[in-house]
Amino acid sequence: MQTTTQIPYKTSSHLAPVSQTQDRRSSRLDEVFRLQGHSLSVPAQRTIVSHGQAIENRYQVIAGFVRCCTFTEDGYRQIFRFAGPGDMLGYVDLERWHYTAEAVDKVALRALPNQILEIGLAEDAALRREMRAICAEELACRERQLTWLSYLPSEERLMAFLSEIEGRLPAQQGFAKLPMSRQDIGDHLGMSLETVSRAFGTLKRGGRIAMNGCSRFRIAAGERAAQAA
Amino acid sequence: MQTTTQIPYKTSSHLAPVSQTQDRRSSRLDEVFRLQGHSLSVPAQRTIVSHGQAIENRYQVIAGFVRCCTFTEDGYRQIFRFAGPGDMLGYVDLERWHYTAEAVDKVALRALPNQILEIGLAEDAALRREMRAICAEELACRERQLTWLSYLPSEERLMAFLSEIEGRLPAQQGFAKLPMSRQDIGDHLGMSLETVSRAFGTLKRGGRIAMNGCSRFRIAAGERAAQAA
DNA sequence: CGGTACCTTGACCACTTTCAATTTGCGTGG
DNA sequence: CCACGCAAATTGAAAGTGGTCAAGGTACCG
Repeated sequence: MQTTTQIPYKTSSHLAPVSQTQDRRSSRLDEVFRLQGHSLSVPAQRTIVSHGQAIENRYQVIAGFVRCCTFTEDGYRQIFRFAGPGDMLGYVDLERWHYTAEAVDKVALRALPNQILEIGLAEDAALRREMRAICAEELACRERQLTWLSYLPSEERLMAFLSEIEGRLPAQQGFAKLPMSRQDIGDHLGMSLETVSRAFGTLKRGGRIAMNGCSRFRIAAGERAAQAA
Repeated sequence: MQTTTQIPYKTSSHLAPVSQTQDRRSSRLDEVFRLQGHSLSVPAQRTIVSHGQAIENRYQVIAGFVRCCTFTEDGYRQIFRFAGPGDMLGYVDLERWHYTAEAVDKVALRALPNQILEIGLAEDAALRREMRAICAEELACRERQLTWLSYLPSEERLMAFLSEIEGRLPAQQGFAKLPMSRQDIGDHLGMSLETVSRAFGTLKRGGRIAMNGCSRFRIAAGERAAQAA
């Protein structure tokens, strides 16, 4: 490892998922959801499914963000992932939810009954392949997060997170709007809410991000190049 | 969160994988490997497959341990998992290895050509189900590690790791033998090799583990109960 | 326009890292 | 079989980073 100030942290090339995801525009799974799923809406902060529950439906997020997390016995919460529009919930699990899913803001979902998915999987090889790609991406997502937690200092961790999520957030006048709190971000990145707040401050003062209020941000042009490198 | 000294960390109940793994004794996948796989041996420290390579064979570990890891551009290594006897390598990936696999000690493997697996998956629903269970377990393994990194202090992290791996290590006179170095453990748990060493010392002095040389250990009886709680 | 929840900032403290110096353990060759 | 040498592990001291607790400040919603 080198000195913090000298060499920018790069997490991309080896951590970026080796391209094995399907073209989402022509997704069979999307099609199944559109044709056989039913829509529902969940208010902010409401629990969608709880860890350990039997899986009755698989979900696709249409709008809003969902936090996928677990709770330890001593009350600590670990957020694995923020699922946004287009993301699937419950695809890797077989019979029971292995995490709790909660709405961060107002969320629109499509639900697909279990049996329908299973019938589709039994019949359709393309659907099976797509399913495997989703598992691979889910795993890659955890591994990226794992690597952030292992060796990035707080500001770089936040920067990595913002870079990853920016393109998926609703944007106004070039600013992306974060729906989640500092506490949520902290529970995702393994740091306290105070440290998250300080990291925002440092990035802002360093000109690496611009902010508009505490939930709208934009990544500086030079910075975007550095992260993508 | 509470004070470190007061309440023992408990990572289990919510983090333990919700049982969706198959009975390994009657595994179809094992059968396929036995009938159609071929054996090979890899010396210690040798690379088995590299990140990004096209997948030609899937592997099953027969003996020894394999570290599954990636390297960042600034030379940092993140070990995701130590795969031991019975574990599968390359099951979640579709076309390319998303990690590098290296032999920790002398490793015996069985290799199964890609096409044979794909034919089996197309024909056999039980095999497909088993495959999904392996993906789910792989994901659960990353999530456990993620939670350790997020909030456990160094000694508890090491303790969690030792508890998880103890049963899978070769044992002599009640002592399990670790094949990997302090550096390897550190790269898995996100801590420096010195901190790993100090954590061993503290656990030993606290009577939570017993040691015989620097690579043989045994978890104290009381401690095992605490972890399993 | 006020209240409340969230965010920011400061001060202090604990833990981990880093760098460096020993010490230990183990395989090899004398 | 013992001694040597090297790699790995341990230990120490100093410095940095993030956590905790506590006190403001800000933004948003009714």
